[in-house]
Amino acid sequence: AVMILRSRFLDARRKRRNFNKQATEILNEYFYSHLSNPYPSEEAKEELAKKCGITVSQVSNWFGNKRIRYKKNIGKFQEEANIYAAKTAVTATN
Amino acid sequence: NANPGSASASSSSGAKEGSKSGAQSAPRTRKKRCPYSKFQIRELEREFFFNVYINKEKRLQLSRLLNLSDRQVKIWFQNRRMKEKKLSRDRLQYFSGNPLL
DNA sequence: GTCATTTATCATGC
DNA sequence: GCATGATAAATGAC
Repeated sequence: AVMILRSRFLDARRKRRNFNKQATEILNEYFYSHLSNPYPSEEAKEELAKKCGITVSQVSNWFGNKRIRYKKNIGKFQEEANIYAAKTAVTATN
Repeated sequence: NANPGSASASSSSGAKEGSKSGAQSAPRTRKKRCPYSKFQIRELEREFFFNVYINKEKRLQLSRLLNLSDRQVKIWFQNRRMKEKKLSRDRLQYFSGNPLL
């Protein structure tokens, strides 16, 4: 019985589900507002995880993927970068 | 797949960084990640089951059997221990949410 | 040794 | 058909 649960758990690990739009917003907001050093501390990761409703590991995965995919093709993320740059600018003025 | 697992081996020993003497090569090119074969994984997992920490003797023996460098085997055990630790954390969190099922 | 990370690969969502 | 999250090799800090 334990083995069945374990195998089922292992299989479920890679069952991917997209994050909800709000979580992605939060993560992107942090990423583009720290573009010069997009490496959140452990405490920052925990806070992001809490706000996004995901685990710390998932936050680490997201930033790992985001960093390399951004670096590999900056042009593709330019529009997205501008959006969040403007968003943070608005929040700064308020 | 072109894996060095079965018989057509060419990687481990051959792809060594040839920076012994002579011109010191530029920032050493990072080794491309090549997934291991089913056979390699099975043998590595088998040994990992017996002891999470592998000694140098078995490491060399296993590396020869699998056509991997001893460094690759060492790193595999390091990564495997990290994986086990993460699985434990995930299991803990998983069963904490559900009283039982 | 651990451990965060880089990079490529895998598996899925849509 | 790629976008995206998770995992598997490989590196480096410490």
